[in-house]
Amino acid sequence: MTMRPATSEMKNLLEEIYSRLLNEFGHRNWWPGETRDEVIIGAILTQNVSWQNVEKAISYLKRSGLLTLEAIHRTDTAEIASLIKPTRFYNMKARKLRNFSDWLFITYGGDLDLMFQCHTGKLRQEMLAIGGLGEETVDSILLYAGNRKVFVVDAYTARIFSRLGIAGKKWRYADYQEFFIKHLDDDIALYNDYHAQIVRLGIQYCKKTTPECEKCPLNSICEFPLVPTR
DNA sequence: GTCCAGGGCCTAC
DNA sequence: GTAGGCCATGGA
Repeated sequence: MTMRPATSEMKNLLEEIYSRLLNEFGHRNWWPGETRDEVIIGAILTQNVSWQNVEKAISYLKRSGLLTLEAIHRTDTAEIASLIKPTRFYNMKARKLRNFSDWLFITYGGDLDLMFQCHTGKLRQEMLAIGGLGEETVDSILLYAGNRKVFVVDAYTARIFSRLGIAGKKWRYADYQEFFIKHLDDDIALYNDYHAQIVRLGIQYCKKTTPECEKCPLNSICEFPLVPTR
């Protein structure tokens, strides 16, 4: 069993990683979206699909005047589904969008300000209970629409930090989250941009089966090129 | 044609 | 508890 670095060393390593990503990509200014409604809708639509496809669906919703949770709340799922086809699983996602908006109107009268007045932990549990929204989606909504200090974990996070040799093989969502909370500065802006940088790196350099390690800004501190696990 | 993308849920073992 | 199937488009 390999020993992971002590806490202070790990903090330095996470700082080094962030520094390299920031230098490579610049501030990401996340989440892409002009309104909180759009951020929430995008968070649901991006489940297991590239953002490129989501942008297309968002533009269709906007063109039809359905890029608000209020509009989605009063629109038939079949009509929503027809507009979000590029995001795959469109029938499921249309139901998820309605689930969320219906819950918002029933519970908070459709008022996001009122909803975001809730305690973060309570709100997280409530959203997880809606159905169709898992931890990543809920945490994305909390961080990027609600400005809550919640670290978002996704497939890229797991892949990149496994390949770096930092994450344990059996780490689950909560393990990753705990790790970042423990080792990152207590700063919402950092939580915001760190996750965004991870996604940016993943898209370009850390693909599932065809990573491009040679040009990756983390190559010199990554175990993966030396010990491929494929 | 093949691969896979910023998940989540359900079922079977 | 966990692997595997389902959902079912579009770009490289």
